[in-house]
Amino acid sequence: MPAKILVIEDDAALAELLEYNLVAAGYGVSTAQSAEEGRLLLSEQSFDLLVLDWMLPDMSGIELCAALRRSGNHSTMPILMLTARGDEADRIRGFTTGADDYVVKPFSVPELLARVKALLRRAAPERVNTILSHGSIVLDRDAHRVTRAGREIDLGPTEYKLLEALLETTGRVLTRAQLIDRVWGNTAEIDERTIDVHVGRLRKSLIRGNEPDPIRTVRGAGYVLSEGE
Amino acid sequence: MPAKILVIEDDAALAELLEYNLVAAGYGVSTAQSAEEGRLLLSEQSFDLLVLDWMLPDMSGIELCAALRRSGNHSTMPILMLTARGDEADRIRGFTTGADDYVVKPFSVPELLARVKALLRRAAPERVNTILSHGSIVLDRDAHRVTRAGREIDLGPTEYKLLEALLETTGRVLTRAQLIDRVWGNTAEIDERTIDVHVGRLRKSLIRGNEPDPIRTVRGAGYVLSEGE
DNA sequence: GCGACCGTCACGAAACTGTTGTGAAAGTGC
DNA sequence: GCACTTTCACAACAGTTTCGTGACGGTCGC
Repeated sequence: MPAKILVIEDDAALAELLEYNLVAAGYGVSTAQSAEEGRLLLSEQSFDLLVLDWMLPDMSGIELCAALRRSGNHSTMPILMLTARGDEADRIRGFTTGADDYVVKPFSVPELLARVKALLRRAAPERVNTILSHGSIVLDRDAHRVTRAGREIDLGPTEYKLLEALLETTGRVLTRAQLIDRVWGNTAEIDERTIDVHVGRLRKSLIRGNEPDPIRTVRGAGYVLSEGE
Repeated sequence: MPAKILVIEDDAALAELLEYNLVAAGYGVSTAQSAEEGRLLLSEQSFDLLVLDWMLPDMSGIELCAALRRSGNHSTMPILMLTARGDEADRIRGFTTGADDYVVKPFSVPELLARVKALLRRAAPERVNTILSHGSIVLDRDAHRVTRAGREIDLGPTEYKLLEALLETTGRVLTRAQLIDRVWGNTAEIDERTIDVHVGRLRKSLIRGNEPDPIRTVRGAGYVLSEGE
């Protein structure tokens, strides 16, 4: 299910730009033009991320931010602030009142998207989801089953844990050392080349016909599930 | 996104010194002058590190420290104690009640900064900026991915680190010696001409069509990400 | 013993690296 | 402007590192 993002921004043109690009990136987006309207939406439904303009007509973004953190209801929701250029003092205040990141206006859309993605990535890992998925690959922890595009995949214990580790940190490169840590435990003495072999076996199991390789090799760094499945 | 630090210190001059240096080092800082005030701030927002004076007017630092650990709310937050000279017994007590490190007054600022950095590194290995960007160029350290205007850029390890170094010091010219330091490490013996080659390769990877060159050559000095772009 | 799975090794392929040489560009003194 | 010097861009190349994969002996549960 796509992450839901609330954008509180009074500049209609900017709000539309944000909404357009976030929707295009696959997020569910709601917008509010004032802090009051934003508060209302926040009380009605839950969001995974808040994009908050610094200056709002009725209440400054910083106040809303602090109020949200104090209320406790949304204390874990990441907040991304939009700030005017170069206001260093405000930027610091933003952090101390609870913003998790900020983007300086005028910003580039790819940068904003990257920061949104990073914040969501960081907030996600606490889910003890029994179902992990990435693209058409689904891993069901309860049933201990893996499928790709509905097709059942048969994996050995090591390949299973390896895939599990990759799915748990989607979008983040895992070094061979980290993978050994997660798959074999941090005391294991495993040759790093062994990872290659298991990744190879996992790939062979996952790929049927001309399906794309879901695992991206990052030369000199490690492995990561590829962005575009 | 910088880490947030709370300083609880009743000596105003010392508090200011701490705040000044920590802010200069890129952290977000809040200060409190008493244990009570500190407690209030801690209940309102979350911090990544607590710098705590041993002797406070209303409650000793050690009591606050123990109380925080007991409450469980901030059980993972690293605590750095400021202690008077040579009080070995107290120092031991400090550790047993939950302080993670201590600095003896009078302390040197670089030492304090080093300890702060070490504690943060231990607590949150990746609190450093995961997203670096300049104009439409975005580098995501977690995913180890580089994009320009949304287009994915494929880079080798050296070009990647080179771009990382340039992005970290936007607006400042880096000499070839500095670049060698950051990319290869300060022990490397690399011909300075080699930088040119890698910069050339990085440019070729970054530029598609008639996009502008994002790297400006400063003759006789080094390279810097160009102002415009 | 048998099958399934595992970890290591070895080797070839592919990617990447550092150096060098050449020519272009930028700066300099006149 | 013009010759000269310094600095840089770029292509080519050979050496090195890193990765993928087939093969093989070992272990475990049955």
